[in-house]
Amino acid sequence: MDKNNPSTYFELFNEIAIIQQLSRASLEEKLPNGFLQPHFAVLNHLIRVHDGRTPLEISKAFQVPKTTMTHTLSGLEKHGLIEMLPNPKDGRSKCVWLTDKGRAFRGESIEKLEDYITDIAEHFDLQKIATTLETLKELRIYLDENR
Amino acid sequence: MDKNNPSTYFELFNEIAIIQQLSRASLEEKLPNGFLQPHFAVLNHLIRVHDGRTPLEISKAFQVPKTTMTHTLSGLEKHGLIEMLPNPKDGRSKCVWLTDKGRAFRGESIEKLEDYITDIAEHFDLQKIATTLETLKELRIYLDENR
DNA sequence: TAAATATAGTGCGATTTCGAATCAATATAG
DNA sequence: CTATATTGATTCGAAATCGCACTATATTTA
Repeated sequence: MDKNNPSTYFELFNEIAIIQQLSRASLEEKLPNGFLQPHFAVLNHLIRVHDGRTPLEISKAFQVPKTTMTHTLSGLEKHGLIEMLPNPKDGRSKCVWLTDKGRAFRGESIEKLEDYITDIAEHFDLQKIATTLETLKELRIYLDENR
Repeated sequence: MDKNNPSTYFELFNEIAIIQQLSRASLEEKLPNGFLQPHFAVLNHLIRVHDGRTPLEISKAFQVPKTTMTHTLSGLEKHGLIEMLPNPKDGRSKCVWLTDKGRAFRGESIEKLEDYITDIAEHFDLQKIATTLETLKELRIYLDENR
């Protein structure tokens, strides 16, 4: 295979776009009406990396424009799943905190997804998926740094 | 690692969503104003799998709702990059054909992307990317069939 | 072959996404 | 210290996305 043939990368990005469509749709049909993948992803992120993050930090983590994140966060706040408090270290900024309701919502969502995920897990070698994940992480980091 | 721990899959879908954001943004900043990743992807698809496809076939290939594809195709048609003719085999349907202008546009877009892609290619082992692509293809097929 | 059901595509309306402009607060420079 | 530039967040408007309902054609069934 030609090292300089870019078609493998076009294909890769194409597959990624399709899987994103599929996984997003599957997730959203399991969430209550009015909740979208970005809502779930943000709650999840706040658990994984700890809450108290600023909107800008979160938007960078997902590589979405900050104005998009404003919209997503306001949806979460309207439903009482997060609280946005002033950032004590920077008067321009805010910190995003999970509420009990937000933690509960995230937990319930994960439960609803568990069957879906274990079903997939039964059909794939975990090591293979883990290796793929590692490669994608490296790629994501490179794309981010060389944007 | 626990075979039934779903966190690897959550992480995987998360990385996929981020890479999709990054690659889409990088692509779109290289396209002329008013053209988006879906436009490019459809033109590319029509070259790869041959044109004359129906809108429904194309929407399934990308796993987007058909109403979304209607919108994308009408954009391409308005710019004269595709033609939509009646499907001789089905009066309800249409066939999508590339115009010369569409082929040229796709070629120029690929040229503009080549530096971006070869830059990435220089930093990753092609075999590793190819393996990742294979796994993602399998995953996409599984997700599609078990939707 | 008529009636019932399913399928391909589109129009419409609600929501999401996101770039540009704006505002307030902070950091930097002179 | 003041003036200037930068940064975090929001508002606003335009466009994309997509579910629902609808039309026209095809397919199935009785």
